[in-house]
Amino acid sequence: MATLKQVAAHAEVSVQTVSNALNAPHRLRADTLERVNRSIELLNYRPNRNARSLRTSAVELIGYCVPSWPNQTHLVMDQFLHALCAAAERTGRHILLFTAPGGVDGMPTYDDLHARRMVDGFVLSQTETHDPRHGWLKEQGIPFVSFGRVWKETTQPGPWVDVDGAAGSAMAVRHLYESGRRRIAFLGWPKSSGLGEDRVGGWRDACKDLGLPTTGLTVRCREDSIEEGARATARLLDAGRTVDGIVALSDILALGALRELTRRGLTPGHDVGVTGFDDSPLAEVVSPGLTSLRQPMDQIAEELITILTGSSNGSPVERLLRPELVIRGSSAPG
Amino acid sequence: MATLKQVAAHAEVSVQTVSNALNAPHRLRADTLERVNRSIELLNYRPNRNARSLRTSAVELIGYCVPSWPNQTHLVMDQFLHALCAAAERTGRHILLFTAPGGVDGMPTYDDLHARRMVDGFVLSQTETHDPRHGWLKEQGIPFVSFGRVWKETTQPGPWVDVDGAAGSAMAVRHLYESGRRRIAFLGWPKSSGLGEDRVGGWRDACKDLGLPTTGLTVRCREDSIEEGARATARLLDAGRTVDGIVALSDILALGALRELTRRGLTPGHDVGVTGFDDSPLAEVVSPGLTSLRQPMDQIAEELITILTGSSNGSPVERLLRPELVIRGSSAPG
DNA sequence: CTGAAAGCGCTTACAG
DNA sequence: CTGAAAGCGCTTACAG
Repeated sequence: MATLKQVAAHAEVSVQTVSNALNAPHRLRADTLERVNRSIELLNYRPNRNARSLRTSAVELIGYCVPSWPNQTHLVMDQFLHALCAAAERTGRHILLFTAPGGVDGMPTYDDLHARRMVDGFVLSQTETHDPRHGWLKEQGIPFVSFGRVWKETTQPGPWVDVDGAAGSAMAVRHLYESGRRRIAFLGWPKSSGLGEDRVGGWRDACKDLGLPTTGLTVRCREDSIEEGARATARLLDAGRTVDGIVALSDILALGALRELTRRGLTPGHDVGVTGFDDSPLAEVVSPGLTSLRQPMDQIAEELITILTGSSNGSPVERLLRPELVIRGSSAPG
Repeated sequence: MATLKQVAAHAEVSVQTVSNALNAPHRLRADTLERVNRSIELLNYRPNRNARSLRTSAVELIGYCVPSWPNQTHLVMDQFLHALCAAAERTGRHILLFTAPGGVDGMPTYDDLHARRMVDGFVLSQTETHDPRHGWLKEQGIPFVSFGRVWKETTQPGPWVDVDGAAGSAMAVRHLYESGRRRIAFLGWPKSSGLGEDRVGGWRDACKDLGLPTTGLTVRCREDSIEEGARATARLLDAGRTVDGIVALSDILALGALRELTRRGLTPGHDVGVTGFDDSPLAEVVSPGLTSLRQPMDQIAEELITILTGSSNGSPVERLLRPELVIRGSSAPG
């Protein structure tokens, strides 16, 4: 492996001239620059990142804790990671993956990675209600940005990027309304979920705006499974009232709705319009395809990296992005 | 941030005694060690990893290229990443994520990361037929290990860990046989897929061993979707012959089989036993639950890290692991 | 515009 | 068992 010194010797300049050629090329005379660049090329020189990091005390690495998977089926995590990686690379950075216990118990791991200078900062996700990580990191002065707000907190400890779940639900409602649906139900989660309350709120507001009924049209599922989605749908239909639209809080619940409708001889998309959330790989692969709200992953990732690596001059940055409605057969005009 | 020097001053020893306390504690007298450790604790000292890496030229970081997701729905990637991370951490290492173009076009990216000393080596996955990456990395002398063999190659360029797909299919066949099934079909992929041929081979061999028929019982699906799985199942059933068991090459195809069976008024598990592959989150979440072959992720990750970081003394290491049959309702005794 | 010097925070022989 | 010295490969002021 060639070093700066060897390149310098080959180009007959000093080491810092080579360093400047790399980091501040405008400081060199054109002919010197070209000569140095030729030597770099010829010797196939690549700067040693560890030496650089030691000197500058910046590693250009961003820590991300891989969620432990038994917790929750995170069907879009690979999309998120890919987008995050790509966004980081556009700024010359990379993602360092690590595992840590949940909640505040994981904080020593974060602290350690930062103290050893293995990462410059962190991207958080899987934010929970009253998530303690944000406050802790802020207190330690460790740079971070969160994908997801800290729910049920009036002031957010740090910068975040999130997707507007309420706006998403409202988009789904309006879409179903436009295809003629007038009794649109909501399949949700327990009230303890901040994300769940955000999404159900959007559904309720949109229905009221459009003069649609909401009473008796919400079912809260205990867990995020196809089975629960089907059961909830059955409960709705058994209540005797007509339902011609279902906005589900997740693709998984929506899949349950599709199954129950089919089982009863109803045609999803024709008799009842159904929408899901997150546009997971499943949405495309079922039949009829599931209309779903796509999280703008590339934009999310871009914003996260920009905020984390940008000059944090002043107050925390907060970015609420709109999801995109991807229309498929499950909500075809009735 | 405290440095070695400060700890040394505090403990009234030299810096290399502190270094030894950390890296070769047996060299210190017990009382010196304790004194040094107290200072380390007190000053909350954490060694700077970049300084260490510069000196030892080992970064304790393993590169993994995040697959670009439109390619293939990789439903168990988060499980894999979590297991890989955990295994790496058990040896004091971490995973560095990056993106790269597919095939040989991505090789400069690998080379660059290694040349800049940002990673010590790579874990590869998503191996393809005649995958050029293995040969390239080996030629450059860049350490790597592959999750997945290079298909249709007589000699493997480097070390690998893989799951025995043939054995998996055979396990599924025998399981269905034991619950009374006698006409067991296989839903597969095109012949161009090495992984597909591995799995269909295991099905064929097991059927022959058990004296079961195989002719007319294989359907090759063009893509890995629920729709294709359902269509293939329809073709099988329309052929007029009885089918009482279906071994599907993937969970997605198996889901298609379940749907088509249900559509025809057949009860999966009761009338026809169905199995999938990979035990993705879906398997647990559908109803009836899908019997599937779980890849032993923790063991896979452990072996990958051991091979990559171990002394590669001599010939490439090859490890073929058995999947585990997770039995659920879709294959309940008929 | 270019170069001699110092130093980032460690570890590795080696001498005592 | 402990310490003085050298050096890993860069970058950062600073002088010329």
